[in-house]
Amino acid sequence: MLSERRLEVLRAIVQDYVGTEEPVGSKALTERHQLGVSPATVRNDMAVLEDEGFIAQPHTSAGRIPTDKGYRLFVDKLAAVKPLSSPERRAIQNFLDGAVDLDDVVGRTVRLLAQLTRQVAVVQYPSLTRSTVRHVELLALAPARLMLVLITDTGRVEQRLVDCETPFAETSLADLRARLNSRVVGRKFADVPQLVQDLPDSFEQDDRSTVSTVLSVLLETLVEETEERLVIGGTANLTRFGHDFPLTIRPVLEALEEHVVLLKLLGEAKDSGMTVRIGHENAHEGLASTSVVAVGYGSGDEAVAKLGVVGPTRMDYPGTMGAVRAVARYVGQILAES
Amino acid sequence: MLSERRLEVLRAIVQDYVGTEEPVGSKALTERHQLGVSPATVRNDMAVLEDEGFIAQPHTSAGRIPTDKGYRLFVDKLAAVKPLSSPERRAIQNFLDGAVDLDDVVGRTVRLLAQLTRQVAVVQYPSLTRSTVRHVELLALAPARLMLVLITDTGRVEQRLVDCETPFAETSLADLRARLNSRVVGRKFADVPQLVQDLPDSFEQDDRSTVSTVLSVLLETLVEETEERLVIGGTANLTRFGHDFPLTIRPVLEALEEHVVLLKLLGEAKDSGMTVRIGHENAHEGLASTSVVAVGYGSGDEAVAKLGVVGPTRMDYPGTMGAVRAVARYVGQILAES
DNA sequence: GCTTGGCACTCACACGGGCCGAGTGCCAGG
DNA sequence: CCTGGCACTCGGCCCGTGTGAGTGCCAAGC
Repeated sequence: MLSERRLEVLRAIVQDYVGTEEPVGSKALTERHQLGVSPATVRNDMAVLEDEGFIAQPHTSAGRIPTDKGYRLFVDKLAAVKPLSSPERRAIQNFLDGAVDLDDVVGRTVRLLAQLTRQVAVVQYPSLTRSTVRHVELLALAPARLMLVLITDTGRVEQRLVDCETPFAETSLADLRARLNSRVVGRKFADVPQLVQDLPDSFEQDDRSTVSTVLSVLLETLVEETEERLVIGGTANLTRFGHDFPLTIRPVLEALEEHVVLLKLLGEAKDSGMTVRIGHENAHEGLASTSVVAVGYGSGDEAVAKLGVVGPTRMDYPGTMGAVRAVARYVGQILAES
Repeated sequence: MLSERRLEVLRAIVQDYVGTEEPVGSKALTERHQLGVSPATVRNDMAVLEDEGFIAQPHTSAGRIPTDKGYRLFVDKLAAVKPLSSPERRAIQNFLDGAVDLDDVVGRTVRLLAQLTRQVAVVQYPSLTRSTVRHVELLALAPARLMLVLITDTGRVEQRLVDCETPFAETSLADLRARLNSRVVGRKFADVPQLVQDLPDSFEQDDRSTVSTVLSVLLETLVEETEERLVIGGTANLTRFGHDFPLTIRPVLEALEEHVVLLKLLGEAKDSGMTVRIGHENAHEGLASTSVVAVGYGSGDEAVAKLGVVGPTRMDYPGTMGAVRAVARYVGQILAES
């Protein structure tokens, strides 16, 4: 176990390195922090911290930088989430109010988060399966062609074309619409398959095949949409990373383009509370030099989706975590109101 | 006016420079192209081309690189749009088929375009105002709260909440829905304001205020949505630019994040035919070292939106233009079918 | 008058040596 | 266990040199 002072030294190293982006030496540390000991002592502590794998030297006779393990310890034990200042809070609220629809909310959120953290922001659309059905609509576009529209309580709207083999009378359509809605409105989308299972049986023989077609499209949509959508912003902030970055930035941009990867990453985050993945803790190797701070958000207690930021492992964790958490809360409020 | 051979020299310079990314000298030119003259002659031609501003030297005793003006001449006079190979065509078709809805079409298109051109792809959603109304739906979510859903012939769906002051009977709602649709279905969204102008007058006094509310939300949506949505992909390709790019890539990423700027850029492109904007021809200064190749696409003859790519001025214009045109055509087909 | 080979000139860039200084590890004394 | 002192290491910077691609110009040739 590391002594109190050694932890203090680690904290100081992390803070300085995050601030200056340069390896930090023993002398500079004692000058900028009241550790109460001499550089020589700090050197000894550093040697121990290096043995334990919390810090490393880029090369001999350079200062130390934290390792992933060092950041991990910092985040777990040494850092408190930094609450936002009240002007910041007001700014968030002002920025998010005035969104006209879900796309707008998500778009504003991603820009806000990118601006606040000065990093890359990632916002997932509210998950269909975790949302509640507000309404299901069926529209006849042509005699044998319907449009199925799903509306969630978070304001998300999904639509699909349904091509039927046979035309469908308007009265039957109204009937189906009514019965469908009475079964599913107010329920979770996840429960819908079960709720509509026996629906075709209650229809006349003639309509049964069409009803089945509609339902199969409905179920397909739910399955497909487990591959959720997400929006990314603030990629220009990547250029603020080290100066070495042709090699650094490329794999990150590539990883960000693969939404599947990102969704998996967000999916691994805990539903409640904040999840921080540091460097190599991220499965994807393009993100080995980045950290991901993610948190769930939702209109009520349950999370309907995740949002977060991707930044260099050398980031201001307390500040970033504070911003992410605050934004998630406000977005939840906005969704609950709409 | 430049002689035939000098144009040929310019073409050779552009081609070589695009290929090698390095300033091209007189000797290398004669070796790689059958110009039928000696390096000395080419040098003289180059001196003329430089006087006229078509090429420039990065520094004394280096080869020449084309200027924006040089690329402009190349694109206008010297380059033929390169048609895609048939495997490429098939790949496009395979990739775009199987899209389930408009979001999916747009998403696939942007990825396809980025992959094909190895540059940054930009795809605008079909414009509301330029599309045709397929259906307008009104749903009662709560006694005094409606949802307005607009569906275009391109498959785009927009929805808005409408909060009314007074509850609205289901029969009146059905009535409004029917009258609204009978007026606007099959018409351009741009004409909708005019078409519904006198609609409130034909309703009972009690319902008039609600009808007005609904219509005002409808009109607002049309106005707001002239700020169209767009999707960007392939930003990782930016890293393939020169090796100097911390400074190059940053402003480009920033410009790309400002959708308003991009929309303006696309808006300046001609509706039909292809538009190529080279380097400083782009109003935005962050894009001064990039070229934009854009083209309109649509389900019929008229363009409903634009798509294109953003890349370094040093790009393969014939190939890029070919890819952009081909993709636009296929997307048009897909939209027409859905 | 255009084209060509020859020639001197110009730089960007790569290479290598030397200096500097931040930072370390170790050690002996408090 | 802390501290000051000391020798050592090594990356980064400056600078002089050499090299080669490429140019501009000129005089001769077709």
